[in-house]
Amino acid sequence: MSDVIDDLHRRGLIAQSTDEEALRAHLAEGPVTYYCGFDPTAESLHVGHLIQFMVLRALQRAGHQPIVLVGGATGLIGDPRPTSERQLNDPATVAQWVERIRGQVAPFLDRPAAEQGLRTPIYVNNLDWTAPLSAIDFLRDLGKHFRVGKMLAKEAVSARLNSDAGISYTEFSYQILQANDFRELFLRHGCTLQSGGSDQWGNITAGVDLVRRTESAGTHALSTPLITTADGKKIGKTEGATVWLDPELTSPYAFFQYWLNIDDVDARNWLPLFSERPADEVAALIAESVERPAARAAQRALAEELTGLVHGEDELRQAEAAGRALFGRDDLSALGEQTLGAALREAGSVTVDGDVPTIAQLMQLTGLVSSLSEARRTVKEGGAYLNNERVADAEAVPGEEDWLPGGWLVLRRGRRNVAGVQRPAAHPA
RNA sequence: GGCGGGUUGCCCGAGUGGCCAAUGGGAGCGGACUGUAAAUCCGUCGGCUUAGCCUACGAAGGUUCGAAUCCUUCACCCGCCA
Repeated sequence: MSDVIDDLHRRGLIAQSTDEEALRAHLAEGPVTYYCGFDPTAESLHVGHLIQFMVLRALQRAGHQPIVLVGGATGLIGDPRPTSERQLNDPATVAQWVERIRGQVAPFLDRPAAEQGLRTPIYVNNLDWTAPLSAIDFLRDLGKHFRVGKMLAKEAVSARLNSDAGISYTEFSYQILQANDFRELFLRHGCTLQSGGSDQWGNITAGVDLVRRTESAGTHALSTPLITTADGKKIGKTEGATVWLDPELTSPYAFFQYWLNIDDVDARNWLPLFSERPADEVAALIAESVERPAARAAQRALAEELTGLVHGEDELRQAEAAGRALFGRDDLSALGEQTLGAALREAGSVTVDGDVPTIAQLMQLTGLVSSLSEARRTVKEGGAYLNNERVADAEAVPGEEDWLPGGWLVLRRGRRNVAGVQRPAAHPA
């Protein structure tokens, strides 16, 4: 069996690690129980979190035992961001997010467990052991093991101390909670390895230190690099819109399109990180991308693999077919009712009954624009299309001849934002 | 605790009584060019029942025909002094 650490290195998934030789030896001895935590800071995880699952999956494939922690407790406190203090979320909201995120996590590790006989993940919530801690317990049993000087030296903390925002005692304490998570999982499940983003490194090593100090046991840690685009932005967290894993927030079609549209440099850089294909296939795809960039082999591979992973094979096929249909030939009516309907439902569509709204209103209804002003502006800029023809008047109402077979209208904003409008089949005049 | 400086649209940052929905840059969006890329150029960039109206310049009041701009109070941030 090839060394999982070598494989992670090859893919560029390791930014930092504790004693790597010791970790290799530990992994070679037999199944290791390892964990990665996710804080519920939003109702869904986004593509930036995928990198953690790549690491979790690689270790699972190598025969180790995954634990996925959802931070029902740490999500209430807030991990210090470099810029500013987080706004505290309502406990009921956080609890709801925990449930939702727990559901999203399933396909990544449960499927390989079921289909390939790999180890079934253990799911935990740190609220279970953090909520019962009293202030006395916290200060006596945990606080004593933390030196303030060391806490202040952590980059997450010092960055904030040096910024205008300062840092609250609440966020300052975060690392103690995360350190305690590692300790709890060590005691409860024999967990000896933690992985996470490099921005978590300080918190992760705080856990390693705590376990060493309180349990006299050596544990290990890995961090993944921060994935950025070639121009330095965070992956999937563009200014405009976050690409979520939840299909309610980002449709499988939009998810597929996101990957298909990333630029060439990013596609080549990211392919090894996100693809679980053999190394030589990945190398071939990158070579292909360099030779014939227009074919977008790397983008396509990413879109296919990740959409399949996150949303399943059925959704992948539909997202793919929808893209082909909508970006294919210009003659929409030639597509046929079935194909067109399926593509538009995938891309996002609304149903209108009764009086037909104006084009501006339809654009707003479908979510192509967020206000009527924006719709009018888009039309003025020449960026609005009805059935692939540029719209001249935002206040116009689609005519009878505009309805395509199946009762569809195809609205488009710009080159690649498409949405469908459908009216009920047997519409009495 | 005292004194001084600050808080402007998604972000940075001009604006010190009417010409301000507010200069400029960035991001975003659209167009051209392309490969549903990148770069570049052009346009656009609060909302609405859009030749007009409404809401906005930390919050609340006030002065004025008229305030982002002046006054008062409050909140927060940054300096200096104690």
